[in-house]
Amino acid sequence: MTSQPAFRRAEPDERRASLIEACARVLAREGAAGASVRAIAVEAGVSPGLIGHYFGGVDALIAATYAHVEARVADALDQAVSAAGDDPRARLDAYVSASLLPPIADSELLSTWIAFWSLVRARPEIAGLHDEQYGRFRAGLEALLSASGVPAENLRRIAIAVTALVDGLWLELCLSPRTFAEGEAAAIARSGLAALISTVR
Amino acid sequence: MTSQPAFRRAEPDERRASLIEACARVLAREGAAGASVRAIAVEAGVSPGLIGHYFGGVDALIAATYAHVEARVADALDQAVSAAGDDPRARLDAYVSASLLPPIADSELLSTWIAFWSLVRARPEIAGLHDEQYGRFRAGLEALLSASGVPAENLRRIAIAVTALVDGLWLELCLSPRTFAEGEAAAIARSGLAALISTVR
DNA sequence: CGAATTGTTGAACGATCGTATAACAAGCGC
DNA sequence: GCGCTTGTTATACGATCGTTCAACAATTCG
Repeated sequence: MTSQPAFRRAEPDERRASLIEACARVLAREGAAGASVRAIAVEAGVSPGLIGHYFGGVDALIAATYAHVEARVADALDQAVSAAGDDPRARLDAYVSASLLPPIADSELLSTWIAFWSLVRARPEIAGLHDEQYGRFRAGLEALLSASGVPAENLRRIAIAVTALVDGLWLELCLSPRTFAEGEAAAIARSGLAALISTVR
Repeated sequence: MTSQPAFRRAEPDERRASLIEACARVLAREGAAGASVRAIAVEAGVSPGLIGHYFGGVDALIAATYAHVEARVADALDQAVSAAGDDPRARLDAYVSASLLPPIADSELLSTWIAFWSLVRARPEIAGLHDEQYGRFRAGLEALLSASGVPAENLRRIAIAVTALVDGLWLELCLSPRTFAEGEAAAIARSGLAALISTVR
């Protein structure tokens, strides 16, 4: 009977990634209050001490998890836009629709965001992270709007409005999915987008 | 030397109200993570046991605090609408603008909402509370929209869109106030509202 | 003024939190 | 195969969490 290894040594990056994914799962399942060092360690199948070893503290792990999830969302949106072809207006619609359909409109994703928002209010250095990510999202949207013929002087205003419309719908959709019929939120967002754009074209 | 009373007995309703207000202050100052039984009790100047006595648990107190703060917000909006006079369109603008100006656009208010959203995800009976309050807000907005000439068949769609626009702007404004110039969010909301309405009039 | 009422206290409980650290062992180079 | 490096474990620590409850005292009522 050969004794198998009690644990496996992993590459730092690989281990970091597995901790981030475990953290995301715990956040989704139990919410911000349940995302303790121990719960995350159990989910990742490692010892609690490893989180301190790799991230220095839970807050840093949650921030890293947010950055990771946010990157996945950005990827999914990019993919949806690419799949829409070359017509600028169709790409814009695809961006808005994808934001309000699975897998992005996922009530479990909201837990990650809520946990991060809590940190934004409590820790100034994390507020900077949020500003960066929000700015990146808006810049992407401004590019799509510009390609659709929105003049430069209205770009900021329209982009902020469309972002707010989508975010507000996304939030409510995640908080109480039963309020909306299948695809209703995405449809409302598309017609809202059309209305917001029509004023400057 | 007459010894003064060590504490004052209060009417149940009065004490409940003071605990709710203390909870709101703690939420605003320290966020959801800092709203512990002890911190709230210190803020209210009472013993920790009183919270259990009146509310049964911290979660119930936070839910009551949310209901209270939400009622104050609803009052402030009603007042803004009334002050706008009789013109339906002006009332609508007042509603939207007030949502995005002090004291409603207050980054400390966001802490209360975040704490409550965390509970919505974790506790089903609180999710029902949220649905009620969201429905109440939207019903009020539908009345304003209807008075402004939005036809009944578009009421739900437009109300949801306007609510989302305002909520999304409110959220971002609270999360990073420095992103917006003074009054910019309110101005964007007003022009967005005009665009959303113009499609059905 | 004395007794009943009950709002309030404050300590104690067990659980769980985040972090630090000494001991251990997996994997690599020699 | 052996020793070195270092990723990993497991435990311990002090702090803080939510809740409970017997004792206390402010107030009311007879």
